[in-house]
Amino acid sequence: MKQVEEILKKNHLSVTGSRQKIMQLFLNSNGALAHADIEKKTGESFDRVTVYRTLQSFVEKGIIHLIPTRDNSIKYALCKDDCEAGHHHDNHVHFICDECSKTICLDDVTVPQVKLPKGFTPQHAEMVVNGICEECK
Amino acid sequence: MKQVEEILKKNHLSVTGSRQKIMQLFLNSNGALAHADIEKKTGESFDRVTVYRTLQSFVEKGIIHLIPTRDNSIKYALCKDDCEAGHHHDNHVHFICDECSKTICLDDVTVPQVKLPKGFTPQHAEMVVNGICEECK
DNA sequence: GTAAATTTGCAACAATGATGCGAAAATTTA
DNA sequence: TAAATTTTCGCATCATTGTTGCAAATTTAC
Repeated sequence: MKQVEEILKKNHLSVTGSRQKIMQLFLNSNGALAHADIEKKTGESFDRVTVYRTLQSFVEKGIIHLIPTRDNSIKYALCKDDCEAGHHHDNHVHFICDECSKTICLDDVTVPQVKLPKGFTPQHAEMVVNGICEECK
Repeated sequence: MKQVEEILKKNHLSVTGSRQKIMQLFLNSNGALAHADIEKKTGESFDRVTVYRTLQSFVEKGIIHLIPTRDNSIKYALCKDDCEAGHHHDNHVHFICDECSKTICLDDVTVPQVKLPKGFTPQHAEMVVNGICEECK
């Protein structure tokens, strides 16, 4: 059984063309993908709405996660830890390359704790670092 | 001379109705504002395009700055340090309250440095913390 | 106060995202 | 494996958000 099928079944999602193709895209890409990237790379074989709904279903099942960016674009990424073990992933730092504008999950870099002013209770923290990635250096 | 006028003149912006009103909104609000907030609070006295362009001009002059959020919305905030002294503001942490969903600049909390994997060169880092703010606790 | 420069508002457009619904798939059942 | 059931797909439609060009109005400079 192919890897994509396994992942879908494990997450109780029916195996359809769009889900297979899009999941494969995530497995092949080393960075995060925006909706537009996916539409381009699938060669317009799927309806825009289908892509949205496919991504939604992946997010709901916790297979992919969203990455906040400085500009107003949503990016999705598959976390290595997630798809292999299914366990809750640590809160890791995301890196966006200013050169190739690729978004990369730094799975091994955890978001540091910060001391907040009195009265503020933290629940969750996100950190995004911009700079030059290892490929563009 | 009113405070808003001063700020505008200091930043070489002509003093117009929309700029005055929107600047006043920022001075009054203790949190960050989204475009939609501004449209609501100005009571639709200005065209949508004018609001966009006003915000753009403020960003260009460095009077306000953008805050990234987990959802896909741009928020703008006036930094106390900025508008008083005009000097380049430190990279501070932003806090978003899960209760009142207000976005607050923690001007005194600087974004910590993180150790990146080999090959990655950081240039800029953003940190957004979610949780409960001092007013909602 | 008038000329020059800037800003505004309107119209139009593009991109992104959501929803309802019948048709087409995938899954389950027998 | 074929029928029944459930899920998903694709189309049409709509809402929101943001941009651009241009003429009219406003602001600034002289």
